[in-house]
Amino acid sequence: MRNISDVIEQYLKQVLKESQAEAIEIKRQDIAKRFECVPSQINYVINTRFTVEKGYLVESKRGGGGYIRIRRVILHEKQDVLASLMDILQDHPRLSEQLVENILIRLFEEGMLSEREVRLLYHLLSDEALGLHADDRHLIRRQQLLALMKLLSYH
Amino acid sequence: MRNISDVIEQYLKQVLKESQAEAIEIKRQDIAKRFECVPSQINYVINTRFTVEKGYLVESKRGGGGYIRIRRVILHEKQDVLASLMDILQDHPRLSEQLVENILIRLFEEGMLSEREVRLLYHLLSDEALGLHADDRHLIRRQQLLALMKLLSYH
DNA sequence: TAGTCAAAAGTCAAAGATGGTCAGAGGGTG
DNA sequence: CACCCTCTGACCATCTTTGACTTTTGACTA
Repeated sequence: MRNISDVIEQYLKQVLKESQAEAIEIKRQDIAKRFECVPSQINYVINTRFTVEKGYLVESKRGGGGYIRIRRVILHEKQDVLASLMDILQDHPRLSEQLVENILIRLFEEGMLSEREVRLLYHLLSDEALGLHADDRHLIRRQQLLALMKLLSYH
Repeated sequence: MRNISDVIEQYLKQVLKESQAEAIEIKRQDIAKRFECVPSQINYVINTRFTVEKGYLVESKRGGGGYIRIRRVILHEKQDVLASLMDILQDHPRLSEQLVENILIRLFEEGMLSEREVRLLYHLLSDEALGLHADDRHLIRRQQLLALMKLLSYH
C-alpha cells in the first residue's frame, strides 16, 4: 500500500468487519505503536476516512482508560439515510468534490444508487464539469444533491 | 524514435500490455527519472497520448502516496450518436429544459441511458434544481451534458 | 473534598511528498 | 518562413506526516 494512512484505514476496517459487533474500541497509542507512527496520525486517519457522511460515528475518551470507539452506522430506513445526509449538507457551507463523492458512495452502500449512477452523478458534479464557477460550484452542488435526494425519497 | 514523448508513450503502453490488468499505476517522478526528463513531460505525454478518445482513462492522486493510474477502456460503439448530440449542444446557445429532455430521451432510445437515469438526470438539470441562476443555467447544463457524454463514450 | 499528577486523546500548523498547470522557448517539417 | 509539436521550469494544489502544545479524565493524596 502506498501510504501509512491507507494501511491503517484498511486495518481498522478489517477489525471492524471481523468483530461482529457494530463498534470497535481502540487505544490510539497502541495503533500508533503497531504501525510505527505518531499518535496524531491516527486522528488524521479517523478524520479523513471515518467521517459521518461515510457512515461512521466516532466517540472517544481521554485520560486513564481512554479509548477511541468507531461505530459503523447502518440506517435501515431510506428516510433516515436521506435525512442524515441532508443534515450533512447543512453542516458544510462548501461542498468539495471529496464530500460529494463520499455522499454518493454512501447512497450506493445504502442501496439507493447503482454503481453506474454514482459514477454518472459524480462526473456531473465534478469540478471539471461545473467549470470555473468556483464560487457557485458549492451552491449548485447543494441544490442538485437536494434535488437528487428529494427524488430518491419518493419510492 | 524521434522524441522522448514517443518513447515514454511506447513504454507506458508496453507496461500496460504486459501487466494483464486493465490498469497500471505509476509514479510521475519515477518515470521522469527513468527517462531523464522533467516531471511535467509525463503530463504532456498523458494529455496528448492517453485521452478518452484514444481509449484511455487517467486518474491521479497528489500528496504522499500519490500516483497516476492509466486505464484502458473500450469505446462505446455509438460515437456517432454522441457526436451528433454534441453538435446540437454547440448549435444552441440556450439549453432549455425541453432541449435537455429531448437529448436525454434520445440517449435512452439509443440504449445509452436507462429510464431511471433519464429521470434522475432530468431532475438534476431542471430549472428548479439549478435554481435562480437563470444566466448560468444554460452554461452549466451544457457543461454537465458534455461531461455526461464524455462518460458515456466508453464502457 | 479539593488539589495534584500522570495518562490518555485532541488540535493545529509546518514540513514533506506528490501530481497539475501554463506560458514560453525550442525544433522539426511542409 | 510558418506552424505545430515538444520540452522546460516556475508556480500551484492537494494529501500526508510530524511534533509541539492543549485538554480531559481518573486516581491518588493532603
